Amino acid sequence: MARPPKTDAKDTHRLILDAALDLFSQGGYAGASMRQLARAVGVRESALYHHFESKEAILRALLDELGPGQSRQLDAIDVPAVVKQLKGGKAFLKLIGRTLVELWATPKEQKIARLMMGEGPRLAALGVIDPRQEISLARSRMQRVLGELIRLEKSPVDAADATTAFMGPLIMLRALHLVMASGPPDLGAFRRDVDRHVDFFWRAMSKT
Amino acid sequence: MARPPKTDAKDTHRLILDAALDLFSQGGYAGASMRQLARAVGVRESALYHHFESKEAILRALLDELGPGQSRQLDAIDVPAVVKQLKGGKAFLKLIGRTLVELWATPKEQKIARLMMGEGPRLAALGVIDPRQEISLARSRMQRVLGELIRLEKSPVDAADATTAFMGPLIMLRALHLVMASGPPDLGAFRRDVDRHVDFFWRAMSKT
DNA sequence: ATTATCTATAGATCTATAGATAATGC
DNA sequence: ATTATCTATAGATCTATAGATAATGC
Repeated sequence: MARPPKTDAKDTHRLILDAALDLFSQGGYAGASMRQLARAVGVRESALYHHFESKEAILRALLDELGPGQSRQLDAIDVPAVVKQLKGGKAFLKLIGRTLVELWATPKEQKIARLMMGEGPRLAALGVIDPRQEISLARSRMQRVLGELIRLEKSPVDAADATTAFMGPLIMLRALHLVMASGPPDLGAFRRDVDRHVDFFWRAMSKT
Repeated sequence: MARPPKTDAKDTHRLILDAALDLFSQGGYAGASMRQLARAVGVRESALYHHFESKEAILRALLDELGPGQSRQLDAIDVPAVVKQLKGGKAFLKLIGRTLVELWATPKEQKIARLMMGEGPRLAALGVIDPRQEISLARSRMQRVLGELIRLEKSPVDAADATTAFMGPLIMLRALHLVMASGPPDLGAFRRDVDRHVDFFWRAMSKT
């Protein structure tokens, strides 16, 4: 035993973080033990401490890696170009809705969402990721996109209000279909709800 | 020592449940210990077991007591009467929004929301309260109210879609201002955001 | 020499129980 | 007799460390 030969080598560091995301998102940070984690990885507890200083260090590394979230991708959107290409602001919003659904539905994002929701207020104390700040960042990025859309459409609505009205239902539907769901998520129902939400939202947006 | 004289008697059962809501909402169920709980109540651990069979029994009793939530109050609303009294559907929705803010802002409701959000998917397994079912109940109650309003206003929108559009931002704002907040909540900002949300929502509702 | 594992264990903490003790209510 | 507490403790589990061992890379 002791150190395994190269052929059996696995990236234990990686495996620890993956298993930690699994366990922490299921049972919560306090609810998961180093023992369970070692078991899931397939090593002894002491081997975990070779890779990380402590249980908290594993959570920190995990959150650090999950990083600033995917809302960054919104910055890359050239709103006028895409709206023109899709021939309309409504189609543009539908695309955004659908894109978010696919992104959120990945197993990893589901686990991240559960962890963030579950540990929520406690995470800020760690100083790695502040969920409030994450939300506020995602919000202002979406507001930039909607602001440009509003300008293009010559809509009279306020960008901040539109952001609340657009994001709120999306987040609620995400929680309903992905975070709270027990079995495998019903993506068809999720997509349908998101589409209907965009239709409704567009009524308020487009009204002169 | 042993049993305290009547004059010092406190309702330990009550104190345990109150302290449990405190601790569970702060550190999560797994993160809170019977030792902390006993300490908070001011008795020995063994005294806790006189009142409850186990740690889980305390959580069960707590959830049982929190019961079906406050969404039940929506059933009592006579929509046509209140709309008539307030002279308009928009004022009616503003009142609903404001009422929810005051209700959600109570310390107890804040703790309940944190607990529900934090333990979220794990609670269903206990079989006392299923958060998904709670949400779905609250949803259909709100849908009844909005459906009646839609009929009164002769709005062409679908009641289910309107419910998503109305509740989504409210829940998001609640999470932002009350659940995630660290210090004391800024109720003024919360109310302002809710008012603006109702204004925006009304655009979509009232458009013919 | 360094890296990654193991065995073994320390020491803290946790849930829960046994049995003693004193107040209460009949 | 019943109820509500206490002291004391069992036994499980948890985080973390010490020290041995074997593979790797120089």
